[in-house]
Amino acid sequence: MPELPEVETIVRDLRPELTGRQIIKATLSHDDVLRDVTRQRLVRSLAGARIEDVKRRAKHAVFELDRGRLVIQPGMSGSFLIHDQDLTAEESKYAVLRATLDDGRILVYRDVRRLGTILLLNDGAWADYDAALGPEPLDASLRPAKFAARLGRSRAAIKKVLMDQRMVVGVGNIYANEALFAARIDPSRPATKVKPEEYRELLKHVRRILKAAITSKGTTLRDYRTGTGERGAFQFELLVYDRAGEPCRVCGTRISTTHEIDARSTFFCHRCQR
DNA sequence: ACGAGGTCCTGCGAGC
DNA sequence: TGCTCGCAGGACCTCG
Repeated sequence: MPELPEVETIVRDLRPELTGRQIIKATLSHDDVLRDVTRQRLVRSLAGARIEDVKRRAKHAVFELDRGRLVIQPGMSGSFLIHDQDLTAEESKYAVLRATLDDGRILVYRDVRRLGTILLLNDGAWADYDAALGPEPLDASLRPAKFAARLGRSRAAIKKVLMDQRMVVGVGNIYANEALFAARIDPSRPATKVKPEEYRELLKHVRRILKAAITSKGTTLRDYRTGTGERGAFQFELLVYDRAGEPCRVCGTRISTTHEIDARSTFFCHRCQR
């Protein structure tokens, strides 16, 4: 679920609530979301930690602590919410991580499918992790030529490459479909065959769409909620995603769908996108 | 070296 | 109604 706009929305909601707060106690309901950290170490490290800032990197929410970083990648169904009081049975069902704050509220990471991951990284480990991720698409220092050079090296389908977090971060299945439609590029085209001017257009539309989605607080298809529990609204602005068989907003041709690219659902207009 | 495909997990809707 | 199947916004791993 959460791609860049969704995680950005969550982080913007959480930051003012959490900055400066201290975690009194933390509990974890399932170990299978942990990566390179044991439950015992996570829980012990969080107890007493002060939250200095909350940031986003790629599709990760990064909680900067006075003792390292709690990094959560919400996967397909992860969400965050700050509760004022103890959780009801219903709210507890998918609560994976709970952190009780010094003001009595409880920060909860909820994840129905638990495909998300939780990491606890010191400065060195974070530097390595960060370095393995591609550039931020909204960072102005990512020039079109660099974008084209990075992606254009792969013979894989442009859609798969655009979603590869080592190439450029933050773009998932929804926004890859939307950006390729806007840039009029066939998602199955090998990235090596996409021309420099097309990469320029693609980057322009990736940026435009991600920014518009942030303005709309993300896309809620099912699980995604903002950091205050609201639904996003960008699902009403999607032009191709989940519109198989419906008319193209540009030319009226029926939108096509396939699973041939990386086994992910792809939506496109075979007339507009070449 | 790279691409294809399976894997992790639960819920939901479609179809029988 | 109740069951099975396929699919879901992500990313990792192994195999050939």
